[in-house]
Amino acid sequence: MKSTITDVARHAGVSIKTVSRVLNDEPNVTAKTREKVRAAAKELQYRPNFSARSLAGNKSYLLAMVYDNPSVEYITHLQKGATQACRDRGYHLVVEPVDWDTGDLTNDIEVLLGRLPVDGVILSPPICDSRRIVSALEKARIPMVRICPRNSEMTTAPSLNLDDAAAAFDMTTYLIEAGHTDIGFIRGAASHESSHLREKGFRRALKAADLELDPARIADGDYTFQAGVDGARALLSGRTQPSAIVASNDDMAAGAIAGAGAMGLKVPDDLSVCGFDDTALASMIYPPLTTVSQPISDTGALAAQLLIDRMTGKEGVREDERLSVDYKIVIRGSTRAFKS
Amino acid sequence: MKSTITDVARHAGVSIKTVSRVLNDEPNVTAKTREKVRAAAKELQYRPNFSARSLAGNKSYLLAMVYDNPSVEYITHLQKGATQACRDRGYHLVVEPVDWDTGDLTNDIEVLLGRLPVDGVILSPPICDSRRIVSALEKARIPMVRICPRNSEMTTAPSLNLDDAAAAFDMTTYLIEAGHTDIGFIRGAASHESSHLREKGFRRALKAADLELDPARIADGDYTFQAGVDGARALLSGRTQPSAIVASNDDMAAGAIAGAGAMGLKVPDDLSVCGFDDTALASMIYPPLTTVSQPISDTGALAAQLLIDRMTGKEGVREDERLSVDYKIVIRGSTRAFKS
DNA sequence: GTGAAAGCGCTAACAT
DNA sequence: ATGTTAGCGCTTTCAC
Repeated sequence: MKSTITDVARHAGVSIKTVSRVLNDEPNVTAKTREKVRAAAKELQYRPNFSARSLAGNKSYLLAMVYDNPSVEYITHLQKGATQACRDRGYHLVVEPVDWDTGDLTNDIEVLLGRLPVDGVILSPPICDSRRIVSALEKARIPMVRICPRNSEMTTAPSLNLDDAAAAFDMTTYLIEAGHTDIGFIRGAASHESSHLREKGFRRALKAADLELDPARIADGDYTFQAGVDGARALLSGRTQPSAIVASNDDMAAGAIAGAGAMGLKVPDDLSVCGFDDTALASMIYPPLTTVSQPISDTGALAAQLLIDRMTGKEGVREDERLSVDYKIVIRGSTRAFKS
Repeated sequence: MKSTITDVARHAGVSIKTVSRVLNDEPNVTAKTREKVRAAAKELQYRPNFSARSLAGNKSYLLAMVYDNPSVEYITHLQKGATQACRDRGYHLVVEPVDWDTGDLTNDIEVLLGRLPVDGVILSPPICDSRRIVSALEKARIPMVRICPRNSEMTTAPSLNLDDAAAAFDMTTYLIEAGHTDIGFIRGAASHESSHLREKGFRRALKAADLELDPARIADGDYTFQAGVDGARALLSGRTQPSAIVASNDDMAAGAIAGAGAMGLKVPDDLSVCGFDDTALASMIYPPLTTVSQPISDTGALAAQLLIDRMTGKEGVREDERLSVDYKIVIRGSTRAFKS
């Protein structure tokens, strides 16, 4: 039979309030009483009832992760990290996929706020930049943490910032230092803020090296493999060809390699290609991708931790806290020094 | 201010019990009263309190999906389908990644059962075959649905069966009909039941076609890209070479293609390679993979639906219900007819 | 430092 | 067909 707080109290010879105090690490209990209660709880295999706690304390011990699948890997790793951090603190993670580009966001928000009383919400890109969702959450006074590109104007909640522009800058600079002077770029989806930032970083690197940018060296894309194929084709079918291509993510880089291959160009001998995100795919194609790597799982864990700390009023978490997420350039076989 | 059931009752001029009836679609309310209550609820923007419902009704409206990341894509799609099905029925999905191969399962079970009162659990492969977890859930009387290979001996809960053996059989038969007579096979991880079934299907197809199987044509693997590289190397470095390789999943097929490429063999001209699962990767490498495709998202949705139906005592869901999940062979560029 | 009592918002059982 | 009354198991006052 499931034991309740009353059972524990009786067993320990104290009141239920004292049991509650011990369980929640509240002050005003002598060490001896504390021990007695702990022992009783253990012996009875006592498990606090989640719902009762939630109802009485007006907390749910539930965090939601709202996302729109920019990449299955990204999401999975984020989840893994967040789940772990939640577990360590007695919380649980509820997943809420939404349809950012096409879908009925209103309905999603409705579901999120209406039905389930989550204590906090983790917003991942590109959802982090949804004014609608952010305001809805603010209005409902639900704490959130945003995992978002660095430049995001919104400062309404603590955020973890990925410096997309700096990473793209570094990646491009690496190519320039390897001797490439004519470099193409394939854009990500316009609905993702990261796309614009990556492009910005790319442009900035060229400028910093005093390299002209021919507008024809920029191809549109949407983060899909096919966009990479098409992008490469567009970039390589002009009168002159770039010697390197920076794709805004790994899927497109893989597409670019395939597209170049179809045109008879070998990577990296005839063309260097680099990606972004260091997904599993990056190491699963030939040649393996030079790309930008981020500690995604750690980011998820940090987000959950930050959120919980903030909700529980732990000091040191400011409303406009902004933490940077590391990145590093991983050099593999898809790029090489330029030689004419 | 948040309105409660009492507010709605007062507003509609009825008792809270009647409101409760309407909200839960229970009988014994006239259409007129029903309307009145609905209108009042809407006007007050009433949202039933999750915790209160859970506490009073001894239900949590929470489902857990327990998994150990066999493939990020698989999991994500499963989640997507399950979440959708949950949403339609007022449930939510909590994710519980566990460590099947290496980790402390006991702790995971503890967390699962002890802390969070989920109403039901969806077990995905390979967790579905964990005796420990299944018995723990049974003992705790938590309903579950298992997504598992067809032959699983356990019949303790409704299950969705993927017929791995039949799929491998069909895939192999396709190669045989294309003229291949010397076919290699790369195994999946031994801890996954699916590995053995896929191998069984492969063997059966050869036998059905009266083809001998040289034991040297079977290579060990563990579902990783690297295992595919190594497997191909092992299979191709003998005195004679197979003209086709069946890899137990797409990652290994991709590895096999890379491995063969490193040995100077072109796919599909010199060697046909096929995979399993039809992950995104399958269409992102060159040549794109011939593989086995399954409706993963639908499977997730069906699992959640089945579980909820069963919990709510809907008729037609038997304890030992077993539903088959479709599959189909998708032929792409990595395989071709044999020519000597 | 400890306890008694009063709910949290809902559902269940039993009236009516 | 509808209402009344008890709880569900906990946290939160507020008293001691």
